[in-house]
Amino acid sequence: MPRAGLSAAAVVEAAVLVIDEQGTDALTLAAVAQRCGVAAPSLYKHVGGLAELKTLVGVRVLNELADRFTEAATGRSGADAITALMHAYRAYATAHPARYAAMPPDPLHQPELAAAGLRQLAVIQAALRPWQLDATAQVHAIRRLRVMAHGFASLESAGGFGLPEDLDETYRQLIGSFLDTLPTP
Amino acid sequence: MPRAGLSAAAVVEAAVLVIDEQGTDALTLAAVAQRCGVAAPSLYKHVGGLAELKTLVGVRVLNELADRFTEAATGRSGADAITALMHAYRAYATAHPARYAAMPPDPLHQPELAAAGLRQLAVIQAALRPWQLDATAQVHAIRRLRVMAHGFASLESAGGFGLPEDLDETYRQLIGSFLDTLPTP
DNA sequence: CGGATCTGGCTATTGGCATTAGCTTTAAAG
DNA sequence: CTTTAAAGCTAATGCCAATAGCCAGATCCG
Repeated sequence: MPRAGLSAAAVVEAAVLVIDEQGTDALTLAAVAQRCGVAAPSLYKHVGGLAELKTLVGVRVLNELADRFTEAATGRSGADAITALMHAYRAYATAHPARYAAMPPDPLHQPELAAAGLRQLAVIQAALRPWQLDATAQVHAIRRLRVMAHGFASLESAGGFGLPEDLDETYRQLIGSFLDTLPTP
Repeated sequence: MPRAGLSAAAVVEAAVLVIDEQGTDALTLAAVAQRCGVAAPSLYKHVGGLAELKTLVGVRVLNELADRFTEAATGRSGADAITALMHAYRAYATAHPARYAAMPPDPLHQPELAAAGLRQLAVIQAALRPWQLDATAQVHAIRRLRVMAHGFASLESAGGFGLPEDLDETYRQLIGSFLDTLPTP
């Protein structure tokens, strides 16, 4: 019986691949174990259980998106930066629809997810800085961005847009309607 | 062994109650059967299985929202009607968060759900009529409304908004940013 | 080098679930 | 009053998560 040489990170990696290939609902310890070449109970040596594995996947996904955010925002500012962030969000969701669906909607409420959530938040706050919004206005602005990005991405990745009209154009209009409400910086 | 006098509609009703009380993930044939006072296999006499039950719940929820829509839109027109529709959407999602989560995101793609989806669509199209948008512009406008309503409602009902700032104000801003992009009718 | 110990695997088991098969009784239809 | 279709039941199968307890590989310390 040779050792498989697993680790928590390796289990999470396998879980992400299972999600990518078979959808969020197919994330099962049995499927992950099979992919790792191991019996299902062995996973408990690295991961607390299915619930914990799901949170770890959530952390992983949140961090991946935060990475895309920082990459998109570097070297840009103002409306340019906001637009790039919105496109990075959509691009991630379309590139990995199932992974996107596994992203926890309320990261700041769970301690394990908060750090990853705050990484995203920091990038957005930096992009909004040129407008010098007061605290309240900033909260509303970030919420509106989040609503538009999440609403569009979740509908698109769930196949919710049926008609052939150009989706890029719809997204452009959404971003434009947001930027139009900001005072000229 | 007295008869329980079930029917497909009664089973769906029980399923909706289970969802309301214990969340979407708790929708299980065992739970529904218990609430109906019946053994689990008996449900198959009324419903094809768990998958079909979920579709039926989807139809039910789509129709409930369509009812709210028509009620909200009657007697209103223009920006007033749009605002009322958006508030009806949000009100339904906050009143029944779990039920909202059970609403299929792509009703027009599945024949069983299409009729209910089209009911909603018709109300929105009627509300947009005063602006006399051409076909393409109307598609983009409806998509944007849907994105904002669904994005906001899904985040709110999932507890995704952490801060104490007024959510009504955020929603107002979203609706306003939409209306501002329409030509004055 | 050699034993003690820890760690990462395993098998076996339990309990919950969906689903199918086949039986029985109720209730309606003739 | 008989016949029959529908609505319930129990029993059984198979998949899954989770726990318990065993065993071997790796590591650590003398």
